[in-house]
Amino acid sequence: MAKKPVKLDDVAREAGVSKTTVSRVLNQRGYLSEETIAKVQRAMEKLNYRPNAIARQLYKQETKLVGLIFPTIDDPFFGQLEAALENELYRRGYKVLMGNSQNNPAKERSFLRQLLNRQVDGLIVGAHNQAIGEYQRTNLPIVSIEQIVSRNVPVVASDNYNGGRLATQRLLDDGCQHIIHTNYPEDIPTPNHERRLAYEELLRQHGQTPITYHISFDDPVEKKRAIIRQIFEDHPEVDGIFADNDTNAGLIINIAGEFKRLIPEDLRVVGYDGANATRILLPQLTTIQQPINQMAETAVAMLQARINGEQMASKMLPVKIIDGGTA
Amino acid sequence: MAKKPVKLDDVAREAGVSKTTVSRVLNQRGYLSEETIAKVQRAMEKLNYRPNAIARQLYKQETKLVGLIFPTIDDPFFGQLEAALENELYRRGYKVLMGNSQNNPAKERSFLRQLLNRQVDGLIVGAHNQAIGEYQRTNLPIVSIEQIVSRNVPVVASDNYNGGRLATQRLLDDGCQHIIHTNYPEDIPTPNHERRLAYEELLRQHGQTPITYHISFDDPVEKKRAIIRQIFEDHPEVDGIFADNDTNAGLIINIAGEFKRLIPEDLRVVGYDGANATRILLPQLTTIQQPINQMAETAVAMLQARINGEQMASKMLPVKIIDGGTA
DNA sequence: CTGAAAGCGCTAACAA
DNA sequence: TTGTTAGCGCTTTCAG
Repeated sequence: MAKKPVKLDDVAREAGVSKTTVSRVLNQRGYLSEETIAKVQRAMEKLNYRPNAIARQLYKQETKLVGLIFPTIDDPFFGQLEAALENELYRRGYKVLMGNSQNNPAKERSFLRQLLNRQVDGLIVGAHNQAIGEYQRTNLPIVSIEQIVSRNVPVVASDNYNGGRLATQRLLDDGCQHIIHTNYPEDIPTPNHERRLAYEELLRQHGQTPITYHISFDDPVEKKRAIIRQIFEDHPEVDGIFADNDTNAGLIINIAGEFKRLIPEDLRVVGYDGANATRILLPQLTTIQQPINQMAETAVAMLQARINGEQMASKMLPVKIIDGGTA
Repeated sequence: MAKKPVKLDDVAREAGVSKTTVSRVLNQRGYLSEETIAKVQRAMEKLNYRPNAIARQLYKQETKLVGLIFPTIDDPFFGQLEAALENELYRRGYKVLMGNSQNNPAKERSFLRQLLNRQVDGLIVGAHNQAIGEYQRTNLPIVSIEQIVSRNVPVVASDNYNGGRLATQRLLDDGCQHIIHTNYPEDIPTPNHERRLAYEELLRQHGQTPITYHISFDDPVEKKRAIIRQIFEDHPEVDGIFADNDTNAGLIINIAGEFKRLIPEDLRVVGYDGANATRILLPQLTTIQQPINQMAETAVAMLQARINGEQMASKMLPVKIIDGGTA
């Protein structure tokens, strides 16, 4: 049967020393004779000893784990972001507990509640669910990405307003007369709305009427397609679309084909995000690129500082336009 | 300053009962009077008590954590797979510790070593690094996906051989005379090679000479592009390509454009994986679809069984061809 | 129905 | 240079 795992005590007995000594060898702390070290190491090898991380965590009151709460990982933007976060956290000695909230406040809450039970040393969140009171009532170090969570949680965001400006300006420069925008429903509190605000302002300055179609990130893809088809049906005159993310831009490009629109001749499209995976599959897409890796690094650095007890201010990072052929 | 977190003892004192009683209320175990329960609950509320998960884990000797070790999460296939795994594990009460091995055996080993220290109740792996001895020497429950890890680790795989057959047959049916294949270098032990074997057999049966170009999953994208350009330079006669994954298929389609090849007229392309994200951005791609979600469910069910002490045999799941316009 | 006490495996004062 | 001992916060026999 599963024989009991070897513990520090067993090693001590095998080596003929005390637990303290073994612990010291393990952590390379304090003064020890070469001889003792060798003896203990031999015993550890012989018994194939593996220290119990949980016991250490209990004593130290830290787990070297960071929780990541995002809507999903199955998406070019979030995939790249979480990969970069994991990488950066690993460099600093942290491992990652991943929680996908999906479109499910109950899941997010339950997940969060468990992590708050001293399972993690900190949290990086970018989920879209609202009014999860738990975020406010904890003093666990938290940093959020592109998401407003609570007054005391610093945010790492890209310059959404300027991104919206760059995208809209490009379409205007291209001579588009009927520019439409897609974005989240307005009741979801995300900095994405800055993109829409920039679009609206610029359009008004040019005497055009802003029109935004709302597509939720969590909508099933068929629903997204339906909303996009609606754009072409409601507004056959549309000659430019600024999509709030590249997945939607991809859908738009494909549905434009259904409606026999040539891109960029009949319709110009600008996307948003510029994640690696999208750029591989859709290199022709003109898009606003977020500095995803840099956002990850910044968020991790800020979290580390918060874990060390420092206060941190929110930070905004610049975006840039990537020239493809669609606008 | 950070005041000490409330512990069970504090609740007990506040409620005027023993720790045992509080623990019982917490776990809803044993007989308790309504009155005591209410009293304890009031005390927990008042003190905003959060049980310490680590202490419980130490006692119970289980963490309800499962480690996921894959090359990366920033990829349509692995993104969808890990999202599905997380979802399925969460349903069963497990949380996910994510480790991206990247192209880095040292990272994989260090990660693995830490997880083996009783940090997780089990492991699901699909990383490509070889000969990590740690996998053999542990009796932690492990299941692998599309990857041969060790004799005693059951594998969940899709029917790679049949996938290779379906793809190649499609190109042959299309009348292709010069079919080329891309796949991993042969020294990486992955079931992907079954796809190549099927391709080679079928091609020989039809009197064609199989030619495989090797592209590592972990190659930087510019290197992948270079290898694909090489295909067109070495073999201008190529009229069909069977790519071993959709990302490569996407690259091929774009590079075909550089070489002025029309798809499907001049060149037919079949991809592999059929992940959601790819199908959104590249719906026109004909590809072999793996049952990603089902693979995740199967792997989790098998892991659960192994955690419960059962032995498990490897399992193979069927694939199907998705008709796009590229072949 | 409730409590006292032992112990999960490790670390670190403090003593020697 | 090493050992004794208490304790991290929780659960659970066992006794009342």
